[in-house]
Amino acid sequence: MEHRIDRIKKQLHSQSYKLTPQREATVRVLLEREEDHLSAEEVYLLVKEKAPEIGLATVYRTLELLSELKIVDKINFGDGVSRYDLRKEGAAHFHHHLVCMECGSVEEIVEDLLDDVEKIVQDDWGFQVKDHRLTFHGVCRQCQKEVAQTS
Amino acid sequence: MEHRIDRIKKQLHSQSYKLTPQREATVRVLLEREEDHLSAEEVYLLVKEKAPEIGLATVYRTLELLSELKIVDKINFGDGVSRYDLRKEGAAHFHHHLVCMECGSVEEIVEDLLDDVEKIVQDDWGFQVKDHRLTFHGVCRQCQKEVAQTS
DNA sequence: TTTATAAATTATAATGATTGTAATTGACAC
DNA sequence: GTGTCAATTACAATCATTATAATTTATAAA
Repeated sequence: MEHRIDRIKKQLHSQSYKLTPQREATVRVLLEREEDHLSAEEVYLLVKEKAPEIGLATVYRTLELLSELKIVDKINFGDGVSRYDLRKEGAAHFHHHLVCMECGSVEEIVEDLLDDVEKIVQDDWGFQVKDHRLTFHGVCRQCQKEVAQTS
Repeated sequence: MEHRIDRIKKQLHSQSYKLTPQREATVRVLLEREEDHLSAEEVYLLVKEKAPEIGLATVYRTLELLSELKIVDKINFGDGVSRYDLRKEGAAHFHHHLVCMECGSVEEIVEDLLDDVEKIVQDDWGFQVKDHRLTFHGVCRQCQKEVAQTS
């Protein structure tokens, strides 16, 4: 974990930003809850446990900054809030998401399944791809089981 | 155009909804501006030209309704607003989008490029896919040219 | 044609996420 | 130590969207 904090610190410094205590606390929350997809509000509440004096606006600004530096991905699943996800070490792209329409759970797919598709877009449309976002909506394994039982 | 209005009317009726004048005016705006990705506010302003007495809330409700019936797709490109897109006749899925990071333009890909990927998700993750959203971020053909010239 | 009923709409207020602002703090260079 | 600039705080403001209550419209029964 310290290693990753260090890396992020360097990334900030390379753009002449500092890793302030507030920013560090925010990053630590994101690292601890890496599996989740936290909203700004949720991050704020968790950071408050470490650093009670932090303001909500600071959390927003920090997440925005981390997002610009591609340290986190800002994603939106269609509920009213933006969610923030640490980008995997070395990943060039957003990872993909499986959103369950029954229970709302979100699974992640880290592998990049879109190399072929990306090539098609590049060649056929002349569009130079920098990044992509792919979300599947459907029914997760667990909910499929439950539906099968009750019917 | 009248044909498509008719079809939508039938789709509404099949769920016992009516095609009220306000709803019809809204659908007509969407048909006329099919290439665009209008926000609720933009739809509202355009509908007002046809039916000045319409309220913003009605536009929201109508778009929500059309969205539930899968007549339009509600999409979100990360700016603060939801955008609404008529679904192509007979299309089972969202179409994909190419969002240019330089000029903000949005191109559409109607073909479904994800059949293979969908199969992988289904087989390897046991996730039953109902729909998907795919957006590429990058540089469009036009902007690539301009960058090439100025450099 | 009246009357009853439910759906749809309007105008307006409320909500909730996010952003802006002015004042304050803190770190670092001179 | 003093000045400077970035970062933060507390709070106000904004903007998209949703809820509410009153009114209108459409439809069907009497």
